[in-house]
Amino acid sequence: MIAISQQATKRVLAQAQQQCLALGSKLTTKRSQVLEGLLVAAKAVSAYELTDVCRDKLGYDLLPMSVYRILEFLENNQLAHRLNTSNKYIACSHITCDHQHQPPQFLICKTCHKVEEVEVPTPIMESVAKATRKAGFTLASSHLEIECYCNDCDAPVAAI
Amino acid sequence: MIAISQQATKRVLAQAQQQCLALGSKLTTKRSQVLEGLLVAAKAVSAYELTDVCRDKLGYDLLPMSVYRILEFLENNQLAHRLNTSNKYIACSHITCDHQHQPPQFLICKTCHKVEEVEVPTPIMESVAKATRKAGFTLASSHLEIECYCNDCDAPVAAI
DNA sequence: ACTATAATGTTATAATATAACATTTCTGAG
DNA sequence: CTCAGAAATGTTATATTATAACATTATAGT
Repeated sequence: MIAISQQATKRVLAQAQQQCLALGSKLTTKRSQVLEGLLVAAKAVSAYELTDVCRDKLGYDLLPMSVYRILEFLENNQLAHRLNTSNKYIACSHITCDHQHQPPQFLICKTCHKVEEVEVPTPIMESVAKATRKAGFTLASSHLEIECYCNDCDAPVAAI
Repeated sequence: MIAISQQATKRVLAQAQQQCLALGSKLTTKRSQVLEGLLVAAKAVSAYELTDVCRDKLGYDLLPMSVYRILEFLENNQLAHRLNTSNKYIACSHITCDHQHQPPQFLICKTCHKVEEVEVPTPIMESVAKATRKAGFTLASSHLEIECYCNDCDAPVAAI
């Protein structure tokens, strides 16, 4: 979730193109614009904030309704994630990787909304899954959102 | 999160009263009504749904604005929890316990919104906290929301 | 070129949440 | 007791997030 160079952006978008094709779908112009907006934002943004970023920073004219639709598409194609905890969206940080990943876990700064996409060690997630089954539930996904403070935003004294 | 008898409700409300006093605040009539609504709902509900429950099942006349305010109060007094994942609220399932609890983890059924408040073993949460620190973040709380399917709502085939 | 499907445009509205200020109720000092 | 300040609640307006429903345009396969 760091600011990204224009060159790097192009590379990610090209890779995203490929990834879509592999999944039998297409990264159209508009979809590419929304993904570019997410990359430029470089943090978790709401659909409406993303609309603003696309307009103000990139000159793309998109309506929120379209942005929502396209975000859903990007999610289905593993190019973006929806953070349920904050009703915001981020670009997947693994678009340019060529290997498969574990379901992501997100460290989300409550203050600045910076997001780090990490992989919690598998054995830990196994334990969580086990505790879940014991309680009579089945994990819907191992996508986990963890509320944090990043090192740039000092944790309030009250925080644990 | 199981339907609760009238008698049990009274007992919980009385205990909540005490708990508030201990924290230097008061469980007023309205606040008690909202908490009773949560207990009667017996699942995660939105503030507006809770307003309906209070009116339709209990005959209490509350405006959504008041419900929001009171939910915030209940949260601060550890009588209710806000589930960020679904923008819904539940009564704390430990009101009648007399011992201190770990920060809660929630198993949330994506289908029926039933919620189980569990305690993930401390060592596991320790590991999560450690992974967090390693990534340069500080856990804001160990309150964790885990999306599941409960045994009554079969998981879709697609789910892991 | 024609048709089915996919994508996008457009308008309206639902659902969730907060701001701002008025009024009422409670509480404690005198 | 009473009245001033604080706490709680009432009230209205509006911000924010999200979806529904249907129209139009673009694309791809025959």
